Amino acid sequence: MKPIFKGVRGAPDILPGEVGRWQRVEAEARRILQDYGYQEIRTPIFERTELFVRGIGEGTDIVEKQMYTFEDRGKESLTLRPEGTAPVIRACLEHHLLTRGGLYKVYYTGPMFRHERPQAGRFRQFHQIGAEAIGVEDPALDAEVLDLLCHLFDTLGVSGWKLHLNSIGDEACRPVFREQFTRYVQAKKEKLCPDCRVRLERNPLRILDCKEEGCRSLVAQAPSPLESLCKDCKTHFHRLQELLGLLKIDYSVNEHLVRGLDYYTRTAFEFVNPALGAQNAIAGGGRYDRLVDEMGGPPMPGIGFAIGMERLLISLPQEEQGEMWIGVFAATLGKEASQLALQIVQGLRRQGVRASLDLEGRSLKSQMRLAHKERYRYTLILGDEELKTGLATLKDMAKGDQEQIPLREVVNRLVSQESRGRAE
RNA sequence: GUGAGCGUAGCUCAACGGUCAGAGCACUGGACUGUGGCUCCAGGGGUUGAGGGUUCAAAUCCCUUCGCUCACCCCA
Repeated sequence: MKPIFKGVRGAPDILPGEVGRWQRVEAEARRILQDYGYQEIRTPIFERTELFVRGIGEGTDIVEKQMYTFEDRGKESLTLRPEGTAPVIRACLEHHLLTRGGLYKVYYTGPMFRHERPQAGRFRQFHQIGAEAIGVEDPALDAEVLDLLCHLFDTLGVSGWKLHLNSIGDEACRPVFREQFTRYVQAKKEKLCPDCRVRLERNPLRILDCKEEGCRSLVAQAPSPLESLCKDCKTHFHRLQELLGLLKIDYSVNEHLVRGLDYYTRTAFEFVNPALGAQNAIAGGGRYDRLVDEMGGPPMPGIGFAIGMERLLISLPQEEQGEMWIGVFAATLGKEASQLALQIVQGLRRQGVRASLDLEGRSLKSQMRLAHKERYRYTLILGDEELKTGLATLKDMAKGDQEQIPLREVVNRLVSQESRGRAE
């Protein structure tokens, strides 16, 4: 027997055995986001293609080669969302959520889609928890956002994470720097690696990030990105660093940190887990002070981040599977007993007790094994003898002892016993 | 998109080109006529990813293809 179908490459199933971890992390993240004043927003997983092209930027890798784009029946070009910020801004503008003009904070969770070659920590469908804080330019907001992420990672027990921080300038100084940098590198382009020669044409600032020795030394002599910032950007960045000191948040400035989405301005950051392999960013984000404006809204600054769920999850300490030992399994012998058990189990479930019984005609031994394997705290044994005497046998699977209890009291006894069992 | 490595039972892995492809775990049953875990015994499970080739003989060597994995790229 071979299955006929396989899942789509890069789009893994999340199986019952791992869903618990997802739920716990999502719950913790939601709690913290709410503590910091964020409300949840849910946007569709697809949008008009144009939203992403305009929002993320035409020349970016995402738009150029990673989008899942298709035509719907009305011949409209739609795209499975590759990121969350553009849809959120779109929704905020469409529903006039920013009209009050003050600070507006929302978060989202869910799947994102990018057509890349899968590898460790990289998928075609992956999941993000993201947040956007719109309407405030003050670096105190940047600090707050970074604090939120530190707090979340520490709470979850991510060990060894590092915060990389940079400022990539704004519409005033970035083009100037880009111009200077490109001119410098252009003059010495024979020292560049082949990849960087391509970058020079397409996206010169990426050269800052190259790992090749030749490129690195060239970059080291080139104009410094941070020193090329305009006065306002410098002030913003310095103030942010002061505030991070105040909040005792560890970070390292990495002036070669470049972001792959065009909308970022000023603050750019990445939370990295060095233990992870090549794809080691567990969260990333930054400021986008022009994006709202560019999307047809009022000029409003903003900052956001996205956490990669899959990468976050593998960064978490192994939690040992806590043995549950909860609930009641009704093991039966014979048809009559089986019917009685069905009623008892129904009653227990209605009282909120985890309860089950055999529906496969298993032997008693096999039912016991099943009860043990599925970690039921009690097994209620019902057979001819119990029906005759009106006393059911109740076995405590954790302790191993058993007692007789009157059939008519079974549900009530188990409900109270079960709540005591849980408390232990 | 480019490169490398790997595909054997549900899972983890064995098998110098040479008997009928094995083991552990898991599963089912028994020892225990109505009692889980521990132990022992037995049993079911495989087109060796697929297709072709070399050979007296292929899980093993070669080619093709698909899949997985890792890396480049890029990012969460």
